[in-house]
Amino acid sequence: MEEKLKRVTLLDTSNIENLKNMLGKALNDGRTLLIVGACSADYIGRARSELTIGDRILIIKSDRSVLLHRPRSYKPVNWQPSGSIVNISSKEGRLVIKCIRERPRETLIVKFSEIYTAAILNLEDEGVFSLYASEEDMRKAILKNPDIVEEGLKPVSFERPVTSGFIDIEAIDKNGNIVVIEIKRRTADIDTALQLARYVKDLEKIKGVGKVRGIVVAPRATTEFKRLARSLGIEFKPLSPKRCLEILYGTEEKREITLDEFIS
Amino acid sequence: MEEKLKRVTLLDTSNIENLKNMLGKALNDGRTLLIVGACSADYIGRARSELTIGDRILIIKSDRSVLLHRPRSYKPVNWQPSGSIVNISSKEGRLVIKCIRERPRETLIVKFSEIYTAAILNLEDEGVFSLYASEEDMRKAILKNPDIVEEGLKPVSFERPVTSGFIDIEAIDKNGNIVVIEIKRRTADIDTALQLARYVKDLEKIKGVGKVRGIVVAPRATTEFKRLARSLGIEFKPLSPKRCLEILYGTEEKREITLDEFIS
DNA sequence: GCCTAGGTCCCGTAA
DNA sequence: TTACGGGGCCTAGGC
Repeated sequence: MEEKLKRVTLLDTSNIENLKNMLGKALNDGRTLLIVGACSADYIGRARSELTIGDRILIIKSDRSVLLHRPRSYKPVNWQPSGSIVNISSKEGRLVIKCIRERPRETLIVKFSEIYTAAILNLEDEGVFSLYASEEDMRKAILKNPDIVEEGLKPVSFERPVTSGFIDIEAIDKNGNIVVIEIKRRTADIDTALQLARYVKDLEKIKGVGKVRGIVVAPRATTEFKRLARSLGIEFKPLSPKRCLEILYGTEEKREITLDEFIS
Repeated sequence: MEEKLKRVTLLDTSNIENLKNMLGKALNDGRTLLIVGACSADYIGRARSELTIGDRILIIKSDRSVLLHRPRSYKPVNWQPSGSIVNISSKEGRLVIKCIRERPRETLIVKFSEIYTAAILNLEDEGVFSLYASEEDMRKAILKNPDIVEEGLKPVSFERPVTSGFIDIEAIDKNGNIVVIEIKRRTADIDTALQLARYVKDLEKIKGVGKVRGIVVAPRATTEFKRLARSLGIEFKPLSPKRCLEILYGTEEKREITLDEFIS
């Protein structure tokens, strides 16, 4: 009977040459690497950065995304998105990791002066990730039940491309006016108003109609939005992502109780 | 002589109760936690997400930022920014980590069904991080040498607040016209043009002047930007962040050679 | 390849 | 606190 591959293999960090070889081979085998140690880092590409020595966590994932994490803050201090070329070498007894990205050409070099822990991770993750209450969910909810925006509204199209972008939803109101709906899952701000104003203008040009209505649908709006919207003749309809979920999947009562129990 | 604290302490993962206590104590002591194992995760807050079981890396930093990483992709699949409340408990022999954030109220719960490795990290990172070629660097370079934008330009102010935001640089051209400069370190797009148009309008209102010039300074611009800029009467001046660095810190030749050697 | 737009964006800063 | 804009933003999707 075949033994299950070890999920975590801790490496001997005393021999850098050996370590380098082990890490390089593991990377080629599609493993994820984890190194904790003291390092410095230099990045050059769209910008340039320098990071002097300190203790950090380096993760090199199986898709060649690279993350260098300090002990604080959500964001990695240096990184490379997936698909970069990773080269692991040693220089003067120190582990050097070079991560190169093409288009845009960017290079990240991490030099370890000391390694506390190095591990090869053989992670199996076929888990399903589901995200609800995105802008797309809001769009679906409005298409399913347009009355939540305005009574008598009839959607005509969605994601319609116009000169300056994409119209979330195009509709006809009960009086026969053309309506452009812009959806935001977060607070509507100045940019939202300007974006919608563009679409309205584009559609007026295409349709050759005097007036196209513009409605922003969002949970809330900033004061500046409201001011600008008024001067641009844009309307605002408050609608929360949560409410949209209820419309899409029915009342959320049952699920919430379950989650409350789960949390408690 | 006092012995140096261990940087990495690997924990016994066989006893969940004990593990829970160790991790909780370490977190209170300002340590960073690292857990590799099979888990599921549920998030509820601005949106909602579910993640079914799989192997992942969980990092809880000393500032209480939380990162759950799958073996692929740059971004964590679930997370919590710094300052969240972290609670480590056990339920039915499984490690459960609950991360709550106030404002906005958000909850992330990670349940481990198996733990491959758990470690307490005592990381010391006083390293200095320097980032060059930001938009701010471009502004400094233009203020230092306005001729790179246009010969004879005289800056008057920077980050001047107007109704709809902040003007990067306000200047007077050689013919006495007022000029508003909007700087982008990346490709100028439609939003850039609209943003500058707003500032130009604001300043025209404030000054009571017929015409204020608007110039976008960026490494490049999209086709749509150019079209829109033309119709809005906005000008474009190509300027790269790299060139700005040269102006600020002298020619970069020496540094580049050094870096090339460093890379090779 | 370019370009637009979303994101649980995060984060800093100023009113 | 709210609001605005930057970011090495990253990433997906259309053309």
